[in-house]
Amino acid sequence: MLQQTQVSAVQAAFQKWMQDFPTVQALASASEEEVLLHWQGLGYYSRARNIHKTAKQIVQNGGKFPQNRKELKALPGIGAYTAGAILSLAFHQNEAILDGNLVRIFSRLKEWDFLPTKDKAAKDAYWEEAYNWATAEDAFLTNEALMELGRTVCKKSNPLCESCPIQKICNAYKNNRAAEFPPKKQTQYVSWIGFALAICDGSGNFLLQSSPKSPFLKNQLTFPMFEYADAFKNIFPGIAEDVIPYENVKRFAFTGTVEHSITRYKIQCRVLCVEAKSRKGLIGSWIPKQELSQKIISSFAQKIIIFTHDF
DNA sequence: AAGTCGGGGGA
DNA sequence: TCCCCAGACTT
Repeated sequence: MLQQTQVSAVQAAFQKWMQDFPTVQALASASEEEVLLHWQGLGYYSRARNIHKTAKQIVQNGGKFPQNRKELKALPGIGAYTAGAILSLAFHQNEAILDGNLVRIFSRLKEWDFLPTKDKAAKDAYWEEAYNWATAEDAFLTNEALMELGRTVCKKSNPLCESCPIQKICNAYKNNRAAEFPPKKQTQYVSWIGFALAICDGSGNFLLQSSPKSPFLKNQLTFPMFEYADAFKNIFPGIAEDVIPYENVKRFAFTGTVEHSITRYKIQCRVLCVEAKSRKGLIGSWIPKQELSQKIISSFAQKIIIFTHDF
């Protein structure tokens, strides 16, 4: 859960997760739907599918976790950081970790104006530094301490250098340049204008699809969505006929606009509510309105529910 | 090596 | 509005 997600955002979901899946066996025997429901609103939903797969594999192999980096990294969703975290924090092995906190600390300590994602040499430099810090017998404590230092003192902005316990070995502090490190990522944001189709059958059920077409929320049960530059014209968009032919439309109405951002997409999504004359020929799952909030995982699609209207 | 994937909060 | 968070995986 903590991969690219702050502790505060995870806490509530983590409590419920551990309560309902107290063992790897409990997780392995849960349905994917139940697992995803526990991940509701956390984002990066492939993490949920991956940890579920990993739990099944571990149970398959007798319920024992691998105790080396190579076998851990072979499991779905476990990469360099998580493998190190399991070996170090759980099994107290002399192993390195490298997360965003440590990257920020090392960048400032060394005045490295590059990120480990730059190239192989950069990645190697950061991991070598991480291993230097993980040589002591109590490496798990050092690793925990570094992450905590990064979170509370060596912060992204307004770092508390004056109370930093390792200021003496920090080049950025010495040169008063902490604010210059690490370098920014600068992502290019893209605007996405379109609409979501909330099709009802006249009996309070809405059509959800697992649409692999949209650029986001792939393979998730959600409202059919289309990128459409003219979404703010109040006419029935022709492309909606990919899902429902116009001759099957009893009535329609634009009921609202949802704004949301998913990774680099800045989304403006109008909600187009449609009452179908017949369910015939419509592909997907018909879900009663009051069950939508439990069937839909993403926060974006949750916002759309507010504007659903069954005429 | 670059792109993709969520959502929320701090500044 | 921009940036980043206890990253991993695919292209």
